[in-house]
Amino acid sequence: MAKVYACGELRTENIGEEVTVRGWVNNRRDLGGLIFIVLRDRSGLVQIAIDPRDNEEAHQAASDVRNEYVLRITGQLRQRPEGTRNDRLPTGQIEIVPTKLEVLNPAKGLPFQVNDNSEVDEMLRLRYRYLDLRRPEMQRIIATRHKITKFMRDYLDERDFLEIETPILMKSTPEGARDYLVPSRVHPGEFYALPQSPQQLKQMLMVAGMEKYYQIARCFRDEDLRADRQPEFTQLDIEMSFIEQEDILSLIEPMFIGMVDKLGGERKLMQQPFPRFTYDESMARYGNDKPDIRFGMELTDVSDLVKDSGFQVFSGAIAAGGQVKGLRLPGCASYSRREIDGLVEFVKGFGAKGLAYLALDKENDTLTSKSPAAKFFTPEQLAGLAQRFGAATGTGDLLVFVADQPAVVANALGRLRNEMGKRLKLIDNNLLAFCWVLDFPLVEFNPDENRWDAVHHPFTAPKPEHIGLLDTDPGAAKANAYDLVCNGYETAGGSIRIHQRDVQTKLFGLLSYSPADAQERFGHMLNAFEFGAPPHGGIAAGLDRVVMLFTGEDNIRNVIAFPKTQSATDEMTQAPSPVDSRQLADLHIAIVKPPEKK
RNA sequence: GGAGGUGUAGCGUAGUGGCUUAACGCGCAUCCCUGUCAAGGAUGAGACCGCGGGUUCGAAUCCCGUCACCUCCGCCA
Repeated sequence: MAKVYACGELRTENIGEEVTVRGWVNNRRDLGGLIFIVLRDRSGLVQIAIDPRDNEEAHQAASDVRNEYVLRITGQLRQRPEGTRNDRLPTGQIEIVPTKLEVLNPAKGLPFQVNDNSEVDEMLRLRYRYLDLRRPEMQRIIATRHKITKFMRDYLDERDFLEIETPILMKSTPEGARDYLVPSRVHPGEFYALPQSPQQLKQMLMVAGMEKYYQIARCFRDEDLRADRQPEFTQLDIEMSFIEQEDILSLIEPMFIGMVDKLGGERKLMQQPFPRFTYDESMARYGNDKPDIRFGMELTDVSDLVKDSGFQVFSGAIAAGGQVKGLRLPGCASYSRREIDGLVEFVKGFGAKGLAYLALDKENDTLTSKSPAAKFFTPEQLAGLAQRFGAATGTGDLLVFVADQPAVVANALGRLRNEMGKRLKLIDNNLLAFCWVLDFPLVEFNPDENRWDAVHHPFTAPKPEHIGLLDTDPGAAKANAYDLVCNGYETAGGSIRIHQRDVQTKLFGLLSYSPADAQERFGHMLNAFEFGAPPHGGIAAGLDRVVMLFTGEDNIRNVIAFPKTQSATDEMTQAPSPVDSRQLADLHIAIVKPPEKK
């Protein structure tokens, strides 16, 4: 009886054995007499050599075989003849001489080639995803995804966590993202919602005394898609009782360090322990709360240097309570007027009124007349500005400035920083640069609704020493909330939760829920907190983004087996689709079509 | 809700107002070929240029609309 092997695992040690392999025809080379078939399975490729003088029946069968036929081959494993070995293939020293070649299933002509890496229109790949996933590159990604979740499960299992499933049919609490709704047949006019995250359930599990919970949880949000956002996605969801912020950080950080070590491949950690920034510090230095620290080029505050200058754009903004910050763009003093205009348009797209600039020109070692703003400053002021950026004149760098309210300055320059980091190739793509962002504000004012909104979610605990601020200056209160950031992506986020009913009630009040409203939406939580809720907290890591980071993919669809298109459709199954009227009747649903667009 | 990009044989591309009977590579089909490995050689089939209007003597090419996909803004507690 022949032993069954995976195609890619056969080696010279197996020479002489009678082996069976199963797989897909990667390609076929018919030399007239000899036919070579390269058979592929998940493990790799192996060559089948079919000589009509050895086995006429197998040769006949091999003549009719085409790409992607499914075969089972039994035969003798032998060393390839001298001079015909292929060092580029792990199985290149050996080949199978079949005694039996069975076609388990033929395949018709393919919509695209599976056996090469050429670019194929993505819609076509998604429509025939089962073929796309046969390509080695996709198999590698899906396998890496598995290894990552396996690593997470092992890591948490070793630390005494329980993996607990929470329901997919849940109560709608339309605060954050739009919910996906599921109509109830048994309760006419009522709906379940698919969970945006298992947040409330995992807190209930803490009240239930589970102490250490995790779940590889599917989450659903009915919002528009992006290259890194799908309507359904997966997160590693964790919650622990009797812990403080530091316990979560020191649980998660070693997990990612170990994971990079084991599964990162070419990708290496930039730095460990992970640097920690407060939210305020991150906003000040990087212009956002998810800094890409693979490169420098930090935002630099020059407000003090320019507040009394004759340059009205700067002094006026500061007088109005704003600030002036800048970036030093290395080597960009030579930018043409047109290129600089491009930068101006870029920041205007993010709310800035404009972009002032000073060129640290190379030729004459002075700030050149190419900078219209230069004439408003004394030579001493100009030198002071250059010095603030750590730059001497003559470096060929370009200083760019935005003057506005702090939020606008941060957004415009933060976006420009990321853009220029890419454009100037300041980023090493083999680095994984993790950092923690801590001390988020608890709430922020929503001027449109004239109320305070939770920055994280309404269950996040304020720092104990800031509870008093909830009455006096809510915007100044910091939360025990933390994000893990990697390469500019928010990779994980969590917080210490409120576990006391009076604090939770107070916060709901601050967030403008009436007591009745709070009871209707979150009564189960308020009730639970009255029955001995332990202090607890947790974190959730976006699995899809982690896989993107570990595989170097820049698109979330490539790390999901069956993703949705940008309009949230499934190209393969053509979901969503109409349902028949009987199904609708069962659900007490009537369709009101939107008016015909003219 | 908004902005931009793309759409040409099965696949990837070229062609951007007449030289086009739409070209090239891969794939596919037929034939030749017994050591290939991106096999090679020969022959051949395959496209109303996303769809609908319009401008023009003439449109794959210009204009308008529309659809699909992609990227981004808004949105994503």
